[in-house]
Amino acid sequence: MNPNREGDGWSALADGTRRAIVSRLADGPQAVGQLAAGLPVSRSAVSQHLKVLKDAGLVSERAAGTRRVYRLNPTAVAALRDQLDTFWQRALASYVEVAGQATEESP
Amino acid sequence: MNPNREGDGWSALADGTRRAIVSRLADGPQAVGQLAAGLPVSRSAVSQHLKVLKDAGLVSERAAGTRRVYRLNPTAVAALRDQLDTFWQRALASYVEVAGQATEESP
DNA sequence: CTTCTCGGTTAGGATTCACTAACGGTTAGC
DNA sequence: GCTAACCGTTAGTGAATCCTAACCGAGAAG
Repeated sequence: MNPNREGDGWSALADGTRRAIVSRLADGPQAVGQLAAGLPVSRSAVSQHLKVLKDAGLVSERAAGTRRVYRLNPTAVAALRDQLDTFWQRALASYVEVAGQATEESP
Repeated sequence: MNPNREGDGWSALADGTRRAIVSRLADGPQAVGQLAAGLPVSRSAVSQHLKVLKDAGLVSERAAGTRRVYRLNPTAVAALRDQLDTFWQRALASYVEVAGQATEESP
């Protein structure tokens, strides 16, 4: 068991193949065969990557007959984006703090 | 050279220790000893992580006497954030496309 | 000059990860 | 009932990764 609950999203996006899957799913829902046909890996690899992404909450699965359609979860993507945005804003704030040492702050 | 030029940032953020380093650097520049003192890993590990982050362009290093101060690079963080934002917007666009197919629409 | 602290580098081990290959289960169509 | 297509799962291998421990170089203080 890998208790990387918060880090799941980041480690899921660490792999290039998974980012490619996410990029394709961002354009619209697709099945496993569709994704594997456009990627240089086998179906098993795509299925495992989708499992990782689903476990991270980045994609959701829906059964459509005999094939399963996966679609991207915008909320999870937005959560990671917000976390990155927080880092960015804090970094800017620290820069302002350093800059404020030279001159006074302006309204 | 690492052929994962764009993916460097993502794989750099995949590790929890590196994210902790990034989080601390977001609050202000720090030296290696400072970071290692607040983290449950040794100085060597912190130095290696900083090398990975520097190679990914996420942090920049500046010599201050005998100790080196690392600081976060907001531009690289913003680049990753924008990429995530692109995924988010595309996913929303595909949702709108699917929603347009249905006749029901609720506020 | 000597000593002390700080930082980077290397070697080594243990863990984790990504991929292929083979199998079983489920649904659509004859 | 039977065939065909599609999908998920389980070994198993090879590579990448993260960590500690030990060594060495560079400045500051005495």
